[in-house]
Amino acid sequence: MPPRSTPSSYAVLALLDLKPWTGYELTHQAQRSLRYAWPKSERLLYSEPKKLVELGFATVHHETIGNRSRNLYTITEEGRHALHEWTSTRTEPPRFEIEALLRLLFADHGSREDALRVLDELEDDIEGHHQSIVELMGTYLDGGHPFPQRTHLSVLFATFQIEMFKNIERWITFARVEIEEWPSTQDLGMTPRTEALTRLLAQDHSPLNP
Amino acid sequence: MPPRSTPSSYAVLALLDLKPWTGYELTHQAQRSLRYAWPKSERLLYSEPKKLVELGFATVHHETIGNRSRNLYTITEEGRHALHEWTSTRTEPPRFEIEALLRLLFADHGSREDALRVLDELEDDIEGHHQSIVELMGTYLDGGHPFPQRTHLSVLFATFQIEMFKNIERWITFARVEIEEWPSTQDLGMTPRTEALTRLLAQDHSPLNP
DNA sequence: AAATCTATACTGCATTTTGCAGTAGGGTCA
DNA sequence: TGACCCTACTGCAAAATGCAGTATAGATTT
Repeated sequence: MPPRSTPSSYAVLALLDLKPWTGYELTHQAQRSLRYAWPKSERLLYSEPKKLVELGFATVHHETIGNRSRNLYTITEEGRHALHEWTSTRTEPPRFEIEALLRLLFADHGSREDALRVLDELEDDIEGHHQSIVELMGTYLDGGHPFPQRTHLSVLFATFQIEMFKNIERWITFARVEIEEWPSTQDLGMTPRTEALTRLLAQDHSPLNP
Repeated sequence: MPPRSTPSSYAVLALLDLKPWTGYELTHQAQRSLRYAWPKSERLLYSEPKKLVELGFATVHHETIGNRSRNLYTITEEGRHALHEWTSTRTEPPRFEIEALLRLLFADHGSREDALRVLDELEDDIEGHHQSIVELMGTYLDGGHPFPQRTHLSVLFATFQIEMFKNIERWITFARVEIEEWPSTQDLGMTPRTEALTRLLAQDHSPLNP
């Protein structure tokens, strides 16, 4: 029985369509470029091209340079066909895994300082992501895009990331002010401030863009 | 060897701290309230309270009503202690799984219509999430919060979701206009429009909030 | 009164994905 | 020449998902 192709298979296949890569390059390229939309483990990314070969969507060439070996994967015509077919299937809904938010929802088990630390940690993570994308856009202007014919797609993609990160950073600033005004993390309930906030949200107004 | 506790164990444990729940109630409550910050499968959520019992963080009471049985889980003192300890561990970085973005990054394998359909599908998913949170805020004003002393936490949490969903919806509108202006999905490269966009992003300016 | 539908209340099993440790060659720099 | 980092993976246990299956109870429809 051949393996089944998952969205991750198509992610790797789409990279292979750009040029042949070695397994090592694929894992690193996929993590660099897809990290914020399709985060997958190195281990999985090593397995995916093997599955593609089994499916007939890629071929592998075992190279040996001196005493070292590596696997170079190349897309096949069937692989290109599969990529095209992929476009007509239904997209999976997005999934947002944000442990920081989980911790904040249950922040009443810790101190105000614990809650503020969670915000700091989230901020660190987001700022790291944010900076590396802004820098990437800089290199597109200087040295150019590695696949210039695809710049329009990469830039639309990057716009999403930057908007999202900016938005989260603004929420963090807002949340920090809120939490700093709490006398404690517990049993505050419906304060006048929280009620005002709830009214805004129930009318689908943004508390951050008044 | 006892099982290890994961962030999902603490998510369930934190729910148990509010009141005792049956396995069935836990799975549904966790999916309703945590879906957008900590999305977990029903199957896992049935397993977690069993692990908590093994760890000594909860006790289980097998009830039989007529011919039906159910498991009622209650947090222990040790469980409360573990929850408190949890607050001093490092938060995992957020993970955003957005297949729609993956497909858009490789939209050159399909037509412009395929790309627009992906945007429509993402919009449907996000709008569903968005609406249910706005409605939840409405019920907080009308019928009140099920755990009133925690309203300040829930509302801060909901603020994040609503800001995020609004932001994504704005990006979808922006992306739709962009894609509609493309003559094709392929080989556009660095159009004047894309270059202007790249310049904005490289300076960390928002193209959506000019 | 019987049939159907929906909610309650789970469990088992195969598959997918992750995390981590382990193995090993090659290049650089002190 | 020893330390350290980059390349280049593999094996295995554990975590998580998806899906099918089992069964009771109450409400609604025919």
